[in-house]
Amino acid sequence: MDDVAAAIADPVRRQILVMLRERPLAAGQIADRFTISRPAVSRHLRVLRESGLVRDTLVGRRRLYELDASRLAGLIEWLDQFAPADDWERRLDALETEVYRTRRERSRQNATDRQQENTA
Amino acid sequence: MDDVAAAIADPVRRQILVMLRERPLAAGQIADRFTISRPAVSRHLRVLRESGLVRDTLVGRRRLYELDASRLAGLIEWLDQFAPADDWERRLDALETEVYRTRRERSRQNATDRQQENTA
DNA sequence: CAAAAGCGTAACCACTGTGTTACGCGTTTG
DNA sequence: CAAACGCGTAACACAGTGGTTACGCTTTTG
Repeated sequence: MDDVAAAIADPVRRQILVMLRERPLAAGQIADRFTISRPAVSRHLRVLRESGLVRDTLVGRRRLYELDASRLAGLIEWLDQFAPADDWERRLDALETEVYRTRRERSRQNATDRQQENTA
Repeated sequence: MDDVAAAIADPVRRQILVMLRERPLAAGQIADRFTISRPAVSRHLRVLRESGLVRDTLVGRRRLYELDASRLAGLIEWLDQFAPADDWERRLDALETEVYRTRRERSRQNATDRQQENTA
């Protein structure tokens, strides 16, 4: 998880991750979107690769990079221990509302079902 | 948010944040829990202070540090854009279970309340 | 098959970060 | 009020990071 945290610390690398969120990109395509040199981007890609945040595949003479966001799980889990209680409760409340909404819909659906049974 | 990400990147600083999760600590108390020198810890504390993750208060000749986890919000929000859908659903399921558990407890409590009403 | 494309790596340089020891300043204490 | 405490800062050494240009390897292309 240490590698992931260090990788995230750099703004260029964070930007690359955002770019790859859409779809895989070749190294050159990524480099074109930055003002820094292509080798500099290449080294950022290496850091991301070694942290596991990114997987690369050789396609002809190009190298495609794709996101592997699963490696962020550890960091997210670590951060969760700092989520304040009332934030947690806020989430819980929001989800509780969601659950009730779902239950209301289920009830309405059941009522409809019963009416249809009567009609049948 | 860049400051926060950089602050999080160091394992010593992450450990300090975990320590402060319990309660505020004086600089010396924090330093005692590390093998590195006290000035080294002091500088880590400065990084945390300047990133806003930590607030300090002078108390006599000691300096108490307390956590301010609210500054993590931006980073958490940024990370959320990479949370896969089924991870969100996993959280929802877990919280849904929590909601039902709470409701069961409330029902049991209500039942007890009614029994006590009968006794009264 | 020679030339161009696409990328990574090497070598180098400047800057930053992290550790150390020495020191200074304000606060408590005997 | 002098000594001890608590803590930050300064000065320094050194490793790591991030940028650059030059180069080389593999794959496509005309």
